[in-house]
Amino acid sequence: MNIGEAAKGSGVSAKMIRYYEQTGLIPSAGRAASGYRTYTGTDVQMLRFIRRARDLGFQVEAIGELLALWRDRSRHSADVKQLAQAQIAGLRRKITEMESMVATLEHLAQGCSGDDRPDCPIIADLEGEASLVAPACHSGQGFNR
Amino acid sequence: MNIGEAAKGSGVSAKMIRYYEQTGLIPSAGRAASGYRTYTGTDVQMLRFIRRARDLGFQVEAIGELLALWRDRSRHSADVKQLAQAQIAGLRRKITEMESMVATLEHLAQGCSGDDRPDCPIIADLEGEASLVAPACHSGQGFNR
DNA sequence: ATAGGCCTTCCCATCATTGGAAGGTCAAGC
DNA sequence: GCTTGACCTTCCAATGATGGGAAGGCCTAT
Repeated sequence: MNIGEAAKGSGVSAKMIRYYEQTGLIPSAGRAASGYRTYTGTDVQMLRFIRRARDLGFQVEAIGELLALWRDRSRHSADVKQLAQAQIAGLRRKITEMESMVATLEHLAQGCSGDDRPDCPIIADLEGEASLVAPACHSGQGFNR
Repeated sequence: MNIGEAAKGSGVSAKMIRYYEQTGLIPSAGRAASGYRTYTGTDVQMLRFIRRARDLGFQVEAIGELLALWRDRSRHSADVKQLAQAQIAGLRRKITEMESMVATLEHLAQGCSGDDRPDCPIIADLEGEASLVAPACHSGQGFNR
C-alpha cells in the first residue's frame, strides 16, 4: 500500500511517517518502481505501535527503545517496565509542576474581584511585591526550564 | 546597568532578554554609547514580572497581554482574572490528559512481571491487541496534538 | 489525452530556549 | 600604554514534533 493508506490505517500522518523514516525511528520503506513508498500490514502495525506510544506521551527517543524491545523476542519485560516507569515518573513530575501553578493561580484568582476596578492580586503577585492576599509562597522555583 | 546585571537581577537570561526585545514583548532597551543595552530598575521589575508569569506557565503571547494590563492603570481586574482563568483551564486540561496517560501506564506496568521473561502487557497494549490484563480503555483519544 | 488525486523532495514555520562564532568594549593590572 | 579577561554585540543554527506549501512526477478513470 502507499503512504496515504498506511497513514489512514495507522493514525500517523504521511508527513510524520516520512519524518520517522528520515530520523531513523523506522526503517526505510520499500519503494515501488514509481518511487512511491510501499507499506505492508506489518509496517502499519508498527506505525500504530508508535501512535499509541506517542499517545501515552513517550518521546520519540523512548519510542525507539520501545520499538527495539518490541522487535526483540528475547526482551526482558523488566526493560519495558523500566521505560514505562520512567515515563510515569516524568509525567508525574510535570503534573506536579502544573498543579502547583494551578494552585497558585487559583489562589490569586480567588482574591481578584474580577470587576472594573484595577486592583488585582494577580498583577500584584507578578509584580513581585508581597501578595496583597496572602504570602502565597507560590514561587517554589525548580521549574523545568 | 548592562544586560548581564539585568539578567541576574531578573532571573531572565540575557539571551531571552534580547529575544523578548526582538519579538516585541518588551520595548527596545536604551543603548550606551558603546552600543550596549542599558536597563533601569523598572526594566528589571518588568523582566521579573515576565519571569514569574513564565513560571506560572503563561505563554509569551499571554504574557504580552498581562504586561499590557500591568501597564494599564485603568485596567479592569476582570480582564486579568480572565487571563488567569484561561491559564488555569489550559493547565487543567493538560493535567487531565497526563493523568489519563499515567493511569493507563500504571495499569499496564502493574500487570508486567518486570523480570527476564519477554511477555509484557505494556508491549501487548502498544501492539494494539486487546490488553492481556484488562480492557484498559486507555486510548481516549482527544489528545493535544 | 486530460483531470484530479496521490506521491515525491525541499524548504519554511512553529515555540521558547540554548549554543556558538566572530568581533567590539570595558576595566583592571602590569 | 598594553594586555587580559569578562562582558557585550549581531548573526546563524539547533532543539522536538508537527504542519504547511510549492514544484513536479505518477496513476487511474473518463
